[in-house]
Amino acid sequence: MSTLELNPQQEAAVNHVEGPLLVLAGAGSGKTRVVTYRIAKLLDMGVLPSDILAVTFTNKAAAEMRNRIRILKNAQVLASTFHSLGSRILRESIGALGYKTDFAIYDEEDSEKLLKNCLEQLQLGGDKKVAKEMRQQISTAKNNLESPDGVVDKSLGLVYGAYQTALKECNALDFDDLLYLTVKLLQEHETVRQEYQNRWLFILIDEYQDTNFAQYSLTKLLVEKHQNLFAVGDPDQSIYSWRGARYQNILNFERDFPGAKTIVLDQNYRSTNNILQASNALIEHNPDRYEKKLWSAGSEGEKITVFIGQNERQEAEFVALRILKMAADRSIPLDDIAIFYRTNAQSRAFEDALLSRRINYSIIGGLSFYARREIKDILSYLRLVISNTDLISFLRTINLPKRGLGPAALDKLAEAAAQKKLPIFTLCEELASDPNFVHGLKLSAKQHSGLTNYVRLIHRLRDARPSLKIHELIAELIAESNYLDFLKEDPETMQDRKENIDELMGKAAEWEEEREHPTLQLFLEELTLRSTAEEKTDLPSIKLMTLHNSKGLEFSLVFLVGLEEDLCPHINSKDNPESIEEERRLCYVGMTRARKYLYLTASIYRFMWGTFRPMRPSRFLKEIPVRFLQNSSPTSPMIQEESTSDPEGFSEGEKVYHHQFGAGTIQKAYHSSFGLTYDVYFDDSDTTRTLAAKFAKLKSL
DNA sequence: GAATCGTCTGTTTTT
DNA sequence: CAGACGATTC
Repeated sequence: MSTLELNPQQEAAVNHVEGPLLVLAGAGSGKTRVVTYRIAKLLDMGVLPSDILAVTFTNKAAAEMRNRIRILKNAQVLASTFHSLGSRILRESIGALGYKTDFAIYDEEDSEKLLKNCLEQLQLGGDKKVAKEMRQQISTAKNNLESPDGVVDKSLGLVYGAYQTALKECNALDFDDLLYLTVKLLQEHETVRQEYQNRWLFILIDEYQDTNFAQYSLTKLLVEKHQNLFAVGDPDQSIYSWRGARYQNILNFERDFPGAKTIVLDQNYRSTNNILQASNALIEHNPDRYEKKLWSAGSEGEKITVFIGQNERQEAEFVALRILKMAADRSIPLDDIAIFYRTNAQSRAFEDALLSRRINYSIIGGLSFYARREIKDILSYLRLVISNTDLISFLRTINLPKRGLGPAALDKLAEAAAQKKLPIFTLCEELASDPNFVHGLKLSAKQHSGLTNYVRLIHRLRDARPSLKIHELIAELIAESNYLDFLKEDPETMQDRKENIDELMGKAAEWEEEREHPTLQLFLEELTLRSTAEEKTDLPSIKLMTLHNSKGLEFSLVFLVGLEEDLCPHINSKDNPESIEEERRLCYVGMTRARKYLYLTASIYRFMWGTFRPMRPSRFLKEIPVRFLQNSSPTSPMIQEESTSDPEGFSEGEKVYHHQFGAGTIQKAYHSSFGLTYDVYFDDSDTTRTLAAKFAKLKSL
């Protein structure tokens, strides 16, 4: 490997071997390359791949890192998220905490249901809002490593304690347990701690600014013996404080790890100087910053385009038209274009605009495939195949399709289960073979046969499991359970849901092929922990995502949309100056993803909560000096300037040709905020489209 | 126990 | 405006 292509700071980082090192890596400063080369360097020196642990922020980033090392050095290095790492450790060693190693992992939805259940048991009512709030508080407590006894609010502690007990009875862990229990395990069990301290000699943590207290503590525990910690991060890109992240961890690094060295990477290789300096100017509005000014030897580039539309529809139209224009004029591949927004709900207007112009797009994140109802139903069935104790999966599947076992019957069963001190599914097994197993429990004939069928179904699947592939097991499950009967209840969505299930089977088959030791348990775990951002798309497509999901990515052309007060910065951040600073960092992260072209857009009215709300441009727009900006809004003279190159106008009834939509007829010619605009009827698609003359490039036929 | 209809309530961000 | 939730009826 040649280090010629590295600058002196990068080289120093790559060549660092022993002791703690903090790399303050600004946006676009070649962080990925440094991390990869440094691992390669360790391997060159004879460090074994199994001695190295790399922790990344997402599973996707972890997969990429593994891939790079495999290609570069043909070596298998362990790279995972903190949560996956926790799961790995706990699967091996959680026995010391009195749990079983085949625990299920509950996502937020599952956890909330269980918590709601606990609240009902404690006679605290089953209000969903309360459950949601409580779950958040318990999550915060766990991320701060507070036990049920340790929390200040005693009534919270009571619920928290009950919830932990319930989880244990279900043989399940929630997301936060993967960190909380791992730390607890290592803190309380000397031999286990030593084992893991000895396992990895070199530990690398990416996105260190977004570690919370539990993750920080886990890091400290793991590196305690060898002190070979290589942490990479950028306090200006800390955007997860609401998840307990403390960017102060990065500022305290030298205190926490005595003898630590710090290297600053401040040369940016990604963006044009216009984009970079505008981003610098924005982030400088944050007080108390660790001073770091990114610079670039690159060209000035084009100015950042600002567009302020009348409403979100117009904003989206502008973006769609501009994408077509830029893709055509500058031959930018669709994969190299992205739209970032603050909230998932904003994607809709852009989807509509892109859809109507036949621009391929994919949404990264958002409603995950695995969060869909039908997928979770199937996965719950599979979890029950593994475990008798998984209450949440039982409750989810027992009446799918209808088996006559509604809430009232389930209450009775739950009560009987508590009385007999049996997991509810075990109780059902007993009842299936002996209807009089519980004294005084009366089920109707229909209910009893429904319950018996359900138990038999699970047993059949358990028997079949060893001889079947996962996708075959799913097929079996669908067939035997008559799950499709349930889908038929909603004919509107049935086709979609069926296709999703087919896709799940496809993914299962694919996953099983790729894996050396595929197990059902591992399959379920990976699906639960998988970040929503791991979609594989075959066709080139524009990427739509939240600002949070944009972290770590880069695109030639970026649209940062919805830059309005109360949206970005979000209204919920207003009461707290620190939250506003985080919103500013979020905006900064978005801007610095752009290589060549950056668009900042907003709209004057936005349809929210059922009505049009007037919006004000974001303060962040005003914090960027105008010398980096050019205005493309309808009211600006800029638009006329662009319009001068318009082709001669067409008149109504004239035949025209569009490179994408084909032959069409002008229905109407008029002036809109985009200048000369046509409504054109296209024969091919039998639709009328509104096109701006200056973008659409219509030819006469 | 299930289906249907109205009412209400709400939108940050995610491993 | 949606989607979730609860009350009412079958």
